[in-house]
Amino acid sequence: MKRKITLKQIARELDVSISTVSKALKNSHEISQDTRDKVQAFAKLYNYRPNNIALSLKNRKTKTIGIMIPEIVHHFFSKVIKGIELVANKRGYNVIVGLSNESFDKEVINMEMLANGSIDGFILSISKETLLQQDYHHFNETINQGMPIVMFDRVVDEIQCDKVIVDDLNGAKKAVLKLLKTGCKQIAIITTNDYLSIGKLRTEGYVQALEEFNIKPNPSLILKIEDKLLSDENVDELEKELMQLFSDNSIDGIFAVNELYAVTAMKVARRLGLIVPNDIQVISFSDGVLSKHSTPSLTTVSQHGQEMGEKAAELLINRLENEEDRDVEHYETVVIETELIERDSTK
Amino acid sequence: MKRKITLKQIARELDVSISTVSKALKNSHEISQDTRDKVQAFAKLYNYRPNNIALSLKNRKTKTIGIMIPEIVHHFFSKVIKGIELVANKRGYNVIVGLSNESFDKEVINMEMLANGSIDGFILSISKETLLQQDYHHFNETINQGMPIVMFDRVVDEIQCDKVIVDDLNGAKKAVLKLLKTGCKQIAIITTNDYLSIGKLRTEGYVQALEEFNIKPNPSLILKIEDKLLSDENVDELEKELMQLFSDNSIDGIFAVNELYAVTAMKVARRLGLIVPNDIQVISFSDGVLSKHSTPSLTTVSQHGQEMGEKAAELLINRLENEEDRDVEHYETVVIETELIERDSTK
DNA sequence: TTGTCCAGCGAAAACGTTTGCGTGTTGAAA
DNA sequence: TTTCAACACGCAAACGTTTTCGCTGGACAA
Repeated sequence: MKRKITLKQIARELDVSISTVSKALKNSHEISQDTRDKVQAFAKLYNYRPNNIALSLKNRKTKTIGIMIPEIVHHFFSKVIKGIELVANKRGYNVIVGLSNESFDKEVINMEMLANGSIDGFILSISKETLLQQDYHHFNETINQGMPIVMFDRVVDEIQCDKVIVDDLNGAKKAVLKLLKTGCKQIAIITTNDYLSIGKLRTEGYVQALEEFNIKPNPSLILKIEDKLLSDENVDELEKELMQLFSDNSIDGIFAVNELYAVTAMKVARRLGLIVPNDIQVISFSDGVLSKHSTPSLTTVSQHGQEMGEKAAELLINRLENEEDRDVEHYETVVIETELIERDSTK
Repeated sequence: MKRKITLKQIARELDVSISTVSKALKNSHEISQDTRDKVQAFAKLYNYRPNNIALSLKNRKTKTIGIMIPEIVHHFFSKVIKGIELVANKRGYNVIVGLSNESFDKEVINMEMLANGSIDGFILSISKETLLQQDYHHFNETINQGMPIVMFDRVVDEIQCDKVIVDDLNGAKKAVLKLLKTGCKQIAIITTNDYLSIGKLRTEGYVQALEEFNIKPNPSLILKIEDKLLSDENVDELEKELMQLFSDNSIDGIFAVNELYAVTAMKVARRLGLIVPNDIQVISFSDGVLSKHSTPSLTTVSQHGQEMGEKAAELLINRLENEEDRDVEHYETVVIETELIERDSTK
């Protein structure tokens, strides 16, 4: 087990100075061809590679991006990571991930841990708890220290930084319009609490679509699901609420803000003897594995997670590599368009 | 925008030496209480945090773990990452992820990139291409340089390192036995090519279970799916093969080595008018989202991804923090037991 | 012989830490 | 008054790089 070789060791072996070795490896014309050859041969033999940490210290940049997301076992977030990793890697950056687990404290601690030199910039999506508490000091402090942040999906206006978001409102609107156009009269929305902007915006899109068809939104058709029911363990509870919704109204269309709500709604509908899409049509937000492989397969609003990741990484790296522009405090908000992917749950 | 403050700057401001500041912050008794107070107050005011990179260089350890996996948009792998991150964080480590994308070259390049000082050790699962080529030099080189590796799930015997695997053989056997005990006579297995050990081992478990019931494995019931059909795009092709399988045989049980094969098989069965689980029972390996929310929900063999990640991280960190034991070249292979989760696709 | 020039190389600083050891100042004991 | 701890602090090296600058010696011209 031989440790990695350093410039110093090569220098000692070849009886030259460290600087000579360094220059020789860079093919500097300051060094004679003879010496260059000798050094390069030796370095190759011992498989010399410059130490990244030393380089980071010297250059004051780590070529590493920090990602902070609420959850990784999640189709959307892992797609985003994939996108980030793709362009980061292409541009010579590594990616280090922190999981906030939807907790404010973990978000703060993790960010502090990474902000002390380990990374050059952040790409993050805010945790639910943070959104609830509306305490964003850790973001501002990070930015104030000169570390750029790019937020995606779950963002807040208060923070001055680049953002990549999905057009939740229009995505939802598009979906509900589709339902309306194919004849639905009584469309329910299954959504989340309002403090998540997605819940709010998608509901707004739903309302706008209805209004375009001169339908007054019926509050009893707007089902707001409590947050904890999103976990797989509480599907029973969720089913109960949906059952209630079905029995209180005669619904012929459902717009769900996520896949789980959608497939569960389909399950409940089927139990009630309703055929999808004949008796009732269903559209879901977020295009994931469930949508593709459920029966019937779900028509969804795709939010293009990977594309969001790619864009976020591009924004961040561009900012990192144009330090001179940094004082131009002009931040961009990129909106990724949604796409309606039609499958078998709609006519 | 004020940059992060350093010891040097504090020293200059307070008109003491750098070492005094460093010691004062560590509450060294070498430094007078007065000075300590002064320094600590100043440091707190300016929110001083030691620079991680400098510490890494000095200590020759980064407190960072490198993960290299073939794919991140995958329930199992993201569960593993979650497990790794959990214990890594608890023990003061960060996690940096590299994606091989099932490509040998990317695996090699990424590993080289990370091995040059960026991380203290690796946790990885081997890419398909690497398994196919059977070229493991990059693993051995990394290990030889004194960087420990822990492999999980997709491992090879040739490499001397700690490993965390799932008991594929017995997991499969357990599943098939369950089918046999509930009355299945004609059980098909839908599996992958043999070069993936999972394909091989799970098939072996299938065979062993049959033999326990004195049934001779029928080759026409063993369907090996080509690799590329695993992608979501090629489901049609997959369905065709399954259709063929169904029409050539009268099957009353299916064991699939992954969720996609299982739900697709159910879909095909339903199309042929078969009722799950009455006419045909189905069990899948790998417990993911699809299994829970398909209709009927799938009985699966859970491989406990998060637990695997946790165990892998523990193994690695233990090894990192017991350098003295490092010369004791004794490597551990931890087997995570599978669990049969019974849902509605079996009787 | 002296001076000039340049090729070829090395010394040193810098990035931000930590830490062993040296040193100057105090106060008290002899 | 001298001596000597104890105390409080600073110096310097080290981690592995890169890069600027300066030095040396030899070739060549005058």
